[in-house]
Amino acid sequence: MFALVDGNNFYVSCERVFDPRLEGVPVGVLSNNDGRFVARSAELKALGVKMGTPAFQVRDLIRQHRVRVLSSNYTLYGDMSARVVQTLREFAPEVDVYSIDESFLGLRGLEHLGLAAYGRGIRSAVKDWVGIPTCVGIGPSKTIAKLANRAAKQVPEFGGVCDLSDPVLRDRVMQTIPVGDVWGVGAASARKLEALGVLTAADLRDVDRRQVRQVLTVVGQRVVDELRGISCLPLELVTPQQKALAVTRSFGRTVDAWEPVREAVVTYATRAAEKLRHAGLAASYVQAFCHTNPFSADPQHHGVAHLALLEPTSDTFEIVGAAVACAQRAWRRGFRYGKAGVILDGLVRPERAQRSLLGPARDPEKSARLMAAMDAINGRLGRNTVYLAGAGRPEQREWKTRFDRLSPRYTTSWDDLPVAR
DNA sequence: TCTGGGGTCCTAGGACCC
DNA sequence: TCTGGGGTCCTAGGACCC
Repeated sequence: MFALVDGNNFYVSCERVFDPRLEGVPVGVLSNNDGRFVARSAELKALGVKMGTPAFQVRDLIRQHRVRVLSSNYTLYGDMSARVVQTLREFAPEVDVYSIDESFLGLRGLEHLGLAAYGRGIRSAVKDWVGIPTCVGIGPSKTIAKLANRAAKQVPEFGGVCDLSDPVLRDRVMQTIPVGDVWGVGAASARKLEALGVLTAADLRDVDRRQVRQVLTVVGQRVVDELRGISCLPLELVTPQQKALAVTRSFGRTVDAWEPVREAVVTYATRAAEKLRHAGLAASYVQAFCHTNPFSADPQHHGVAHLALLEPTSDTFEIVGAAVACAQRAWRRGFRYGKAGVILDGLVRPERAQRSLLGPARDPEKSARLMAAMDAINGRLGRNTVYLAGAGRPEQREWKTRFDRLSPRYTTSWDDLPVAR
């Protein structure tokens, strides 16, 4: 048996823990660049604001209903997420952290406690200890636990915990869930299934396995098995080694010159190299892209280029050099670019990296010492204390992403510590 | 004026081998 | 006129997730 514990309106709930004035009123959290709504309180959902709605499209509604709108405060959400996980580990020996606001728990050997009661215990502990409201779904496969969680969120009678280990209740719930809401069935698959008359989760469970394999490949077949209660997706108790890493961002406004694009790519590549070292990994390939704004009427261009590094590395200078070389090939005169990104691929543990006959591009000893010094300085004194000149001066970066309504980093910065009176 | 970011997995098709 | 069969490896692109 699996349980899925999922934070309700997670980002909004994090904000509410530290600002109780946000309780009971419509609250929304925006994506990067203050673009779209990525989290909505129940009150905001009730006003009809959908997930992913661009903020500017509902400006009047926001003003009319005094919606509290916030930029994403990822530092805060990441820290709150870690606290939730820590609490869950007190309750279950097996915790599979699936996303920032969701964890699967293995319930083997805990059945004698009564699974629904167990779920209610977890729920109230997370609320009491961390301050985050959650819902708990229970089922014999991850996919069914997901369905149960959805039911727990949508049907008030469940009181936030839905146990679908009973096949009769499970069938009843499955008949009410549209096929597109099943985990693993996206828009494209939903369209194909609906054309075949498969409309609900129950329909999908009962569909012929070979037929679904033809239409949706093995991925769809796995979903069907999971819906039948055959667990195909095991708990991932150790995080598998990361394979790729990206830093991509929309600009605060579009730019047509090369220099700002280069500055952005240097900045993103620098950040990517930091993340890489933090994970203790080295990258084999570097990729950079720049895109025009797809929503504008301007001429469109999506430029991309990649480069294989001589040897896997986590050296900022090497990665920045490769990223700029890529960006130079991707960028074209005469376009207004709105977004750029750097992607590192082929991540390996440095000690297992394939070496080159031509030797490393930089002295590994010196590089390691220099990178450690840079990381230490920026770690202690702030992110932009030392940076590459090619990134431009932070206060003069015209392309900088917008975060106009950022809340304080209540839990991770001394300067932002809440004051109690 | 204004529209997110960071990941994984699967498949098809090309390049290559004997 | 007529040109094989059986593999592996890699990558781009699509689909999906939160």
